[in-house]
Amino acid sequence: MREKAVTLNDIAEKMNLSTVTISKALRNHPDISPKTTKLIKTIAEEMGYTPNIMARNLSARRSNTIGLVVPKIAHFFFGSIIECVYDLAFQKNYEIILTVSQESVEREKKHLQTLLAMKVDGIIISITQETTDYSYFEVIERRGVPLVFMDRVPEIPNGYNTVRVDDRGGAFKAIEHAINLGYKRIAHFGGYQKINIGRERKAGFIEAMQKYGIEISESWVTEGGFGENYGYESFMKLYRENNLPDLIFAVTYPVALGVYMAANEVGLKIPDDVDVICFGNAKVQNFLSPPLSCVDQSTELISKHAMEMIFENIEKREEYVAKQIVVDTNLVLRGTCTRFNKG
Amino acid sequence: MREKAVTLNDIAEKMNLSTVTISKALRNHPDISPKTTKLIKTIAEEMGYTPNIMARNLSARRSNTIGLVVPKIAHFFFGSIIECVYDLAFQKNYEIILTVSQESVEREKKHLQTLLAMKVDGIIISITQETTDYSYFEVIERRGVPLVFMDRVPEIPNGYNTVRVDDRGGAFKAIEHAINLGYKRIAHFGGYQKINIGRERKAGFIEAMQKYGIEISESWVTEGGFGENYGYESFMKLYRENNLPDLIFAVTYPVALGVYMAANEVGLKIPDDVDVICFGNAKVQNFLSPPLSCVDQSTELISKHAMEMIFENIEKREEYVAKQIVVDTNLVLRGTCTRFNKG
DNA sequence: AGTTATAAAGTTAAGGATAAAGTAAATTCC
DNA sequence: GGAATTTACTTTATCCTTAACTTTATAACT
Repeated sequence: MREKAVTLNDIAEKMNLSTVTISKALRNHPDISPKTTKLIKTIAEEMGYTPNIMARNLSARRSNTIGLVVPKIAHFFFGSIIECVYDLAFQKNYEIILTVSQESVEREKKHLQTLLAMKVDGIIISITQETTDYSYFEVIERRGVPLVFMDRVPEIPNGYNTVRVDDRGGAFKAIEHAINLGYKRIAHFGGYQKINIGRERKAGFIEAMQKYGIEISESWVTEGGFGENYGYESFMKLYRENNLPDLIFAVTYPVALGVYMAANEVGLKIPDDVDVICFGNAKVQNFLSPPLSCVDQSTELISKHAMEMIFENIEKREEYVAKQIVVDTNLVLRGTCTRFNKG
Repeated sequence: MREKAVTLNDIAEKMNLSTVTISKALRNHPDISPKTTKLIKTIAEEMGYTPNIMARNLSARRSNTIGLVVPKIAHFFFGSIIECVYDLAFQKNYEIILTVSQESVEREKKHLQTLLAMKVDGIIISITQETTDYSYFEVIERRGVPLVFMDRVPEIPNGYNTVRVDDRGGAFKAIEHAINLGYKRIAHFGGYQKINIGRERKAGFIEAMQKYGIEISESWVTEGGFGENYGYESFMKLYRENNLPDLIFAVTYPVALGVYMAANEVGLKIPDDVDVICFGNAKVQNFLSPPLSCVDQSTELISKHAMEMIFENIEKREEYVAKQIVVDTNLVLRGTCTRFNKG
């Protein structure tokens, strides 16, 4: 650094006061008289003082920082979640340390270690599709670092903070709606069953089908990932087998996108030849043709709950008791799954 | 923290060695014998040691951390950029501190201050649409903190690191292509002229039009933001005035999305009634109907250049001389702007 | 044998801030 | 009017690591 950063000590020397006085004044500590405080602030500003956050955190044993671990960034759902979290943190004068696991368990663990090493005040995490070893979360717990699982939550007995979406209920809602329209030949392109959102959405699908006594065809219930490819391939497979359903319930919107692409490629019309609805909302669904209907999960609500939880846990510390919150979903009907067309 | 974190000192006491020996061993310092080093590492692992990054950074006067400032997250371009940056950082064992300005100049400045306070080793920034006061960048420069402007770069004489896209060339390429197809009645829904990408894309548009001697209609060259709304409104205005062009060159893909939406609403067919092409690529463009053609700017390349630059600058320090890199664009033709349909 | 070089540690100080405890002067109280 | 309290600071210790310097023992060399 060419121009050395101004420290509390520099200000103290210049003003013939002790370092601690400066520190206190800048933090509005009542020990220091209003007059002195004001003067100190003026001089500090003048000298271009910026606190050294490393030193502050080390000394104060807290960082005003929350660690966030997500599996993906360039993905509408997580993108919005991240944006909301950043926004809420900004309002509370907290910093966010965002890390991205890229769906890799290894990275995830490494990031968690880093976050602990950075002495974040709390951690919010959306686990990867593959996370099955939960032992590291116990390490975090034992360290007393508040932890919130968001959206993708592990299968842990309980005692952990979780904020998740009512995946089962949302899926049920969508399928029930479809059945009421007259759909019977319904497929589910499902996500990984290792992860709660995959399991729950499938469970909701099955629940609705069973409630109305509709047979579930094995070949129409597939299991794969959450991306476009999977939607595309699944569709193509059924198409080649000449075994297409009337409606496809896609576990995520990228999977639905894959379906759009495949249908387009083979010259089938949505929603007339084959219809689609999916879990998860994204702005672009409005711009597809036809606009894609979906089960909407509010990223604002999810992030808000997660952040409130973590703040409460940070404040109350030992006395805090873990909570489990389930956020409700909304059925958003656009151009698909709004009428029964085979009949 | 219920279970206090293990420190170097704890290990030292247990092993009857000095703290520094432990520190050195864990960093593979040649001072320590291989045998001792190995033993220390085993014990440290056993005791569950995690370094305190705050203390390390404070002591080492470097943080292995790069600050990233972007205007948006839930946006395909920035989402990909961020993902690439995180990936490259991970490979080099660097941490990223991501901050989001939300297109607010105030926030941007606050984030920059925070990053300085966090003693990041370098900063990569994509400025807001509104940033016109560049004085704070001089502060950063004076502090000797490496700085790279990425994509959105300020109008500063030079001497700064910049990585930008050949916006002008890309726009020119698109318009030239359109003209060759036979288009003459071309509009440009342009971005803010305060920011380089807005200006340059417009300049490329004008350049191409002039080269082929095509008249530019004032009413067809608008200036607005970079979002859906702007595209929608601009289209609607021209529609109401019964003054629609044959082709719209949108400054960003969200603007093009707005056009899709408006066209859809008034029952006009793309590309037959009105055609569209835009600057900036996004996966979803493939799923629109018709798929949207665009000028593609490689987020991988941009991020790669930016990261390499910052690493080089961090390494070479004083000897480093600022560079300006311009990344080339690709014309990606899909379902729009591929044939002339009037006449 | 005595000096020099090297290996493998150890000691001290520093990094910049805050918490906790201490002090001197001014104010309050009965 | 003397003890108790408050005000406004200061002093000291601490957070955990690392940089820079010092020490001790051993090997190498003349």
